[in-house]
Amino acid sequence: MGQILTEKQQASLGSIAREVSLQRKVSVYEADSPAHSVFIVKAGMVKAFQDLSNGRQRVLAFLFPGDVFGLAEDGRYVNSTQTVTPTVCFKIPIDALTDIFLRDSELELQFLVKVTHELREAQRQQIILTRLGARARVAMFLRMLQRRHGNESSRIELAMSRTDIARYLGLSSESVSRAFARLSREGIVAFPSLHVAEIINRSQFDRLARAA
Amino acid sequence: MGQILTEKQQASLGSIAREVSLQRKVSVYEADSPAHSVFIVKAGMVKAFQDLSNGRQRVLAFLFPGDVFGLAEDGRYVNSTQTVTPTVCFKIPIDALTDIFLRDSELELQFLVKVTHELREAQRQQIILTRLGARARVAMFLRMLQRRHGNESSRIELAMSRTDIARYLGLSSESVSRAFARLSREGIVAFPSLHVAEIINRSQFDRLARAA
DNA sequence: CGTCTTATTGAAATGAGTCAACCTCCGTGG
DNA sequence: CCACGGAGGTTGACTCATTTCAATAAGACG
Repeated sequence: MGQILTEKQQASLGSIAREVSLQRKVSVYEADSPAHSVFIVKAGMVKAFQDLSNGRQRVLAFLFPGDVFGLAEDGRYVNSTQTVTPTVCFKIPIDALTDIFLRDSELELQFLVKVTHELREAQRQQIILTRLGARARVAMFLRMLQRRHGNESSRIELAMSRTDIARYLGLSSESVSRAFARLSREGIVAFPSLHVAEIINRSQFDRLARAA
Repeated sequence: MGQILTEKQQASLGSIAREVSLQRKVSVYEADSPAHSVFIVKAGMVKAFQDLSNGRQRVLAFLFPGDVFGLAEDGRYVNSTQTVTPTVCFKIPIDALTDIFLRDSELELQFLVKVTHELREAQRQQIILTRLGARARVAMFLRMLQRRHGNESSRIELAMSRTDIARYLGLSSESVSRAFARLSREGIVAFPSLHVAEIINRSQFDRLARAA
């Protein structure tokens, strides 16, 4: 959920941040539990999700290095988070953070900018979630991952599971599977292994993924 | 997109805010244009939307009195806004706002809280947009309007058009029509006129609308 | 009062969900 | 090192809700 902080800001936070290392598939915090800390991903990957009443799970965001998460509402976390891969996070007590905000208005503004940016991402996500077919959603998802990883290489790492992708895109895992298969069949994207995607036909891919 | 500011905060902003009156269906600002001001709705209603490449339009949010909009990214607005009804807005130059933030860290924090809250709303919206049938989406939409209007009365004003509702819920306008018709047929909600809804069977309605 | 936009309704088609079977990968322990 | 077992992934057949297309009706506005 967000943009990276500058190194200067990370340093500024470093004094109060504690570094925590987590294995894969480990819970960082649970929804509705008291919010004591804010986190910043240093390395690895985290997913933010919500368990729905029908037993299903909705993935709200994947969090990459530099992303902030754990900003609470009314002192409680509003969603659950879990590591996807082994992950290192900065953990910042909320009290200390608000203290810093009082002195460092600039840093606070950065957080505001960051949250604003996350809001945009969520709105973009809303667009993806409707009025787009399964293969277009998958294409946009791949494009998003590509962007997040910075490199413009046609090779994309897919650390998360197919079911998590489905839960993020609002599709059944079967539909995701079929969309992957179709992209592959059409020669647009190849999948050398389960966790790697490679864009073959860039123009076709862009046309699909540039729907929003 | 958001929560209301306290009166004190509105007063604090009043010194630099200019009041603008707009007729209905008038553009407030266009996506990608330089962002000079932030707006707060004083009275009326505004929609935030994005025009998609396929010529369609996606409504991202409806803005009510107290809501803030126009927080930009990279100095440019990221979506377009247009009044739905005749509207009065406070218009605040961004430069002046950031100046105030430097002196009033508390106010800045309020903005942060507000944007965080909007992010939650957007995420909730994401859940509504998938895995929910058309009538459930419409029911949740009506419940949202009811909440925003404050009153717990069973009478709900629908200032926006059916097509805008459709664009907000990620449905075709025909599906919205059918969902309304079905709710009416089932005796759950009545529609005395195009722009008024009245909840008849509260328990049934709540069961539908409380899906998320 | 007429015209233009917006809303409703019907019939048909499309695409995603579900259920169920099968396969593949990976970690585990023999 | 290989065999096993289980979780996650793929594929097919079927169902059903929503979209689309098309025609009609109702509001809004001059």
